[in-house]
Amino acid sequence: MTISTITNQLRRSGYKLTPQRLAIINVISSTHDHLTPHAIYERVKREYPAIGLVTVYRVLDMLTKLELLCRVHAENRCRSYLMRRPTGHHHHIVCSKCGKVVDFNKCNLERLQKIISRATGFEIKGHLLEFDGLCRECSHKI
Amino acid sequence: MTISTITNQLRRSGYKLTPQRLAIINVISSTHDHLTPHAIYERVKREYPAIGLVTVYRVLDMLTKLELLCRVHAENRCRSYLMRRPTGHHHHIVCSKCGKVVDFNKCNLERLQKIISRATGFEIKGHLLEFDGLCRECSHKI
DNA sequence: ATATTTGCAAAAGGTTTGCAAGACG
DNA sequence: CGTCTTGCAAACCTTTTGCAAATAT
Repeated sequence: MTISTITNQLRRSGYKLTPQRLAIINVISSTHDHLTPHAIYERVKREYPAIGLVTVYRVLDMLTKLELLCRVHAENRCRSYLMRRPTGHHHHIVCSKCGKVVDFNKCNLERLQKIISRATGFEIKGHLLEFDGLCRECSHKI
Repeated sequence: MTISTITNQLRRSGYKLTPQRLAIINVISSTHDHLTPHAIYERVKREYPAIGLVTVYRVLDMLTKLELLCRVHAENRCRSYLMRRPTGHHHHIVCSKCGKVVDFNKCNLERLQKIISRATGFEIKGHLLEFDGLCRECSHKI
């Protein structure tokens, strides 16, 4: 997901491309860690010091509506965001030390889902799956 | 997990058994829906009108430390609680209409975990898995 | 030119903390 | 009794809203 893909999508959806929005998108795109709104705000300030925290929230809402963001649930940080990298169904594996996130898509939960559905009588609509642990770098520098 | 199991555990851990605590435990035990702190507060008030919301928060912290509670992540309600029913490793399937939760424990994620670990280099420590959908009752009364 | 967007200030929620009064054991 | 617990008030933190000024198209 390149910056221009994102900005094109903005324009196509009728949003204006302001320097604030660009700065926020830059920050979120530049890393694959999950960031809280406040962390995004802090990083954007380096590049665009006049930014308001409110604008960050508004841009996050906008990008969420456009389905360009993912949310990560790990470790009580349920509102932390990540630029969506693969477009389809996928999951995250999150480093609990540095926050880095890697995506994967082959979850093979269909079989389990069928078993659970049959056992519980639920009509299953979706699932939430995340792994957490230490990334290669963090697990080596103990 | 019966009430007396819980209260015994409280005493064993040196906590006092106050009527407020009992009322809160009663409310959480009486349902297997996931409840927010405020929802718990509202329900406890019916039985014990003088209860303070602060006390609810404190008892939730206490029960969490004793590992008697589970948290549910579904639908942006990341701080909503549930009395822990099975003692070991388990997961939840949550009804998105009525909030009812059913537990299951056979997740069989070991194989997937190994594959993901090999592919990403992560040392995987745990996982978060939840299903959501409609329970039998809610899926019938559409 | 005009509708959108921004940033401030303030409101609104949710959660935590300090403290004096009250209650369990 | 002494210590733990409660509830109030207030602090705190996060998120949302109202509004006038600024701006992208």
